[in-house]
Amino acid sequence: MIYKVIVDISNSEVDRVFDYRSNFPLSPGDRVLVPFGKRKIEGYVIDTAETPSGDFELKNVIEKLDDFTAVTEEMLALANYMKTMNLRHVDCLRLFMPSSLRKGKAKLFKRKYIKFNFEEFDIEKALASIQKNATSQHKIIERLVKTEIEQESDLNRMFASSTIKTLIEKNILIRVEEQEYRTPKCFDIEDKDIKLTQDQKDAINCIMGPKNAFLVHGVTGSGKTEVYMRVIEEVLKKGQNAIMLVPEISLTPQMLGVFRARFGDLVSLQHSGLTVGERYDEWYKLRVGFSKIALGPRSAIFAPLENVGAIIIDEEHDGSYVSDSNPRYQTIDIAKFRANYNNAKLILGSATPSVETYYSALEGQYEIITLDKRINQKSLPEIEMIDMKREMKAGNTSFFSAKLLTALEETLKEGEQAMIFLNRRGYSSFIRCSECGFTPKCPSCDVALYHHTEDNSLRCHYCGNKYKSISVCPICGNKHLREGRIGTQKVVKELERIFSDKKIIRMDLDSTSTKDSYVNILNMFNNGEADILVGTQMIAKGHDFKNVTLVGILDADISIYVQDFRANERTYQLITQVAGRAGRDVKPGRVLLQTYVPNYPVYGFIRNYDYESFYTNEIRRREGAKFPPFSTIVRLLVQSDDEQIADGANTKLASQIRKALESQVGIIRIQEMRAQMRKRADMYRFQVVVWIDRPASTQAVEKIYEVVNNFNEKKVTVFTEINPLQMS
DNA sequence: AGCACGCCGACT
DNA sequence: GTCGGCGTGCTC
Repeated sequence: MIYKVIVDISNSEVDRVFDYRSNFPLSPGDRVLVPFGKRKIEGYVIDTAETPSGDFELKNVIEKLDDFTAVTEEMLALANYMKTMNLRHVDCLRLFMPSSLRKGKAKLFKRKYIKFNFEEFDIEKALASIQKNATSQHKIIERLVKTEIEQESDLNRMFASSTIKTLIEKNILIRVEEQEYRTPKCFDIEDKDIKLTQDQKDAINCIMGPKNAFLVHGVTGSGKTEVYMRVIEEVLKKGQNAIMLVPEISLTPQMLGVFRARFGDLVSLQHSGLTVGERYDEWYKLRVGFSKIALGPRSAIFAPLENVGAIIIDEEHDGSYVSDSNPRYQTIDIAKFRANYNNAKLILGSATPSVETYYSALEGQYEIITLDKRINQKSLPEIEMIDMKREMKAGNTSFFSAKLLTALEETLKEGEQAMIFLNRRGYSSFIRCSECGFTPKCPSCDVALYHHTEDNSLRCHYCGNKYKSISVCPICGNKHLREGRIGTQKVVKELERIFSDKKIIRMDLDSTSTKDSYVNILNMFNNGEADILVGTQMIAKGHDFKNVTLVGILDADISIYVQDFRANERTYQLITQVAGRAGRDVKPGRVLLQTYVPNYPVYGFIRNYDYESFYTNEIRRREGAKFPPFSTIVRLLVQSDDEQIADGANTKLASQIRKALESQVGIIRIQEMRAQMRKRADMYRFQVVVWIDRPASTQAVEKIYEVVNNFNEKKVTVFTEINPLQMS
């Protein structure tokens, strides 16, 4: 028997199959230790064969590394699928297990106990067999005869370990080990017996029906989570397992608490805050079938479960589902593969689905389930637009409109809290007229142009076209064009000046260097230790602050001007989400949105909480400009620590792509250029961007992958991204 | 990725 | 003379 092994070295030179023989039987998915050159390397058996694939002298596998098969058949197939997307085979396999399994470092935790050997001794016999003056030995025996068994660590605190050792040697005491799972702590939450609304019942029935893929479009507070949990219950009843994905940031202890309360030990959770040991155990519990539900952020899609009955992706539109580091993958692709492989239910949920998902749903890929009523009958907070152009004309040049200041005052006077949201997404420079809000856009791409200060030019990062910068607004003639930026610190300072007796805290990337500080700030605010919370996107998601009745949104327009075809969508999602923070409890909430373009259509849709109209408008725009989903944008990021090499490789790759796509119809354009972020982590970055008409996408993308997979330049790495969320 | 082999400069 | 620099080549 020949074993096909992938060695655990992340390098494209050795990212291929090596043949081995073995003196003992092995199965695909086993981790093994193999001789490799002069070294011993860990590897993965991915397949078996009768005959070797070439004329080599075959070596023998040294040993099998675990007493279980680490990678299931399904995951081997998944790795096979993923590696066609320009990913290394090992890098895929590594995603499927905790890193501590590899180094052989983490082991299952065995708690050590000491018990009295009742089988061979009773208390008299035991006392008789020790020396009379050995008083501590005497005490231990008397104690353990009563308690029968105790943790060794507890005994060690009371007695010298040498005393215990002596008694063990005399066989009066025995050491026993018991395997124990290191379970991450989470809030104790009582499971409420929730009465389902008719909408929820219908949703569950629909999901458990004959169809397999669903988009649950439900407003905030419509009870999506309860629907998910009921579906999982149904799946478990059938003897199947489930995967539940949530955005990174929503992995609050509360969320876990809810699941723990309902499903107890059956939930295994995975997130970045776990210790190495906990992570290992949570994985192991799933692998051996002790736990049946994997709950976690995007990486949980690789949960080692077999017989998966449902895969749920909550807040489907969330950006954290796209991996931005190596290896890059789109969670939804993996989810589709696994759902397909297991014939499982695939459920996407969101209050603001991504336009691409909604389009696929309308095409018939997903059954749309709408939950448009909140379970507690409460209405969504009212959103008011504030025209900042008018404020400016009236002589108010501060961050805050008069109306927002008044509202803040009223809110604080009532003893309620407020949140001030600063939109800082895509904080790269664009130019905006301070009078009319005009921003120069690319004539051929319909996205805002990026302002390059070094040569004072305007550039489009989709097509690479370059234009001369302007100093006067072509619409209103205003000479005050600015790269408007507001910083959290400035806002806090200003608020502290105005409301000097109030406590104001901020939350942004700078103030939350550690995980704890993030939780601390939220807790502080939740406990009422601060009156106003100022923050960026971080404060937008999922937090349930009961006493917040006012949300102010400063400079909402920034997303609109970001050079990205998804800007409208982001704005819709973000503002809807932020607005949802107001009035979550008994007191009604209110949202004030400051803008220079109050008539911007997207704002109208947001105000009315009218997703369908937003979608209809947006999809029409995308169709006109041939943006996804009407096209596919492939970005090939070429990196090297040598600028010349990176540039050269990029040009070479572009020409190879052009050649491969020569006879391909539906290519809108192929462009090579420097990446917006020219250098990152000492790597120079260039990119080839291919824009393909939708009907040709599948075929063209395959051809591109083929070129990239065969593109081996020394000191150069290429990342492939399909419809990337951002191209920085 | 590592560890070899291999061909040119300054040292006891 | 040789110790050692790191260029390139191979690993079933």
